[in-house]
Amino acid sequence: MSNTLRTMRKIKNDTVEIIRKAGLKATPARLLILKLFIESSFPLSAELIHKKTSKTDSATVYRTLSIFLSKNLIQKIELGGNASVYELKGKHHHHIVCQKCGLVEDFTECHIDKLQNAIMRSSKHFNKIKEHSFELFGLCQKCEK
Amino acid sequence: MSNTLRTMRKIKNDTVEIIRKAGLKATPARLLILKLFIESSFPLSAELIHKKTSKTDSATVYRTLSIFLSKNLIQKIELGGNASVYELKGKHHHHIVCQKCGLVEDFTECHIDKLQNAIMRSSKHFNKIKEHSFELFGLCQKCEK
DNA sequence: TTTTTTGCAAAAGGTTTGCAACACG
DNA sequence: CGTGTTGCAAACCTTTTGCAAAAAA
Repeated sequence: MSNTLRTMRKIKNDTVEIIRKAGLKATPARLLILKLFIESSFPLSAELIHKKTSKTDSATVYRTLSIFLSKNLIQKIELGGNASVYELKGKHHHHIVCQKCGLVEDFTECHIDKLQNAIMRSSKHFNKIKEHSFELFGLCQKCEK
Repeated sequence: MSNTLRTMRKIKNDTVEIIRKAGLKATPARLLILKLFIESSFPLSAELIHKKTSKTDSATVYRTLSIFLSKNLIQKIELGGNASVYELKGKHHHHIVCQKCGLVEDFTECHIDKLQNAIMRSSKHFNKIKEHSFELFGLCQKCEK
């Protein structure tokens, strides 16, 4: 058995298990969308997912994203354009986005713990924070030239 | 002359001057919208601005926001909902948003300079960043109870 | 008067929803 | 087989655009 084939089977099994564990039925659309997330190195828009799963209606794409979101399988990111993007919920990280070509790079440093203490100390209305968004924007080396 | 009246005249004069300085004609709609921003303690949505300026068409609201944006008078913030919000461009700051009631509080600490160095050092594709977004979310003291 | 700006109406883009048919377990 | 899921079509919400009328300088 080739390694590629073995990997494909593994992802298939994994996605079925992940989706069942979330209390959902393992339908082809959901398996495919989850697989896209697992195999992607960058956040995906609803539109891109719809294109890559052409048999799947876009309403189903949105419904699936909404369900995955509520089951905490993925997270939504607002990168400033019109449409939102989504990615697997994994280790905590943020993004640097190229303002010209859209290239997305991850980074992990955000020192939120230290910051949080300082900010909470001077806050009038808040005692603790539950989430944060932190995105950087610039030009990548290619687009900078 | 009452202080209130004096303040009103001052804001009027200021807005006219600010808008003219930006190379724009000082129309009633623009003066009013700029005044709303100056007097507001929180970021405003296009919808709210439209409500507060009922005589002004909402297309004009959007066009005005777009022009103010391009003249660097205001900035756009994506707080995660469907619609964007806007605020005067002033000293650098960020927001803590209550996930229940929408209360917005400002804060200034973000230590972006230190962070930027560390992040750029480990970045594959970027040499410097031009902008960043940083928003915190939680429950305010009232909604926490 | 000349150039901008506005209102109106329509369209565009992204996302949500109702409902009947379908398919997973 | 029963309930959860899908496709389809329509609606929705925010934002954008074309155009002729109105207003600023």
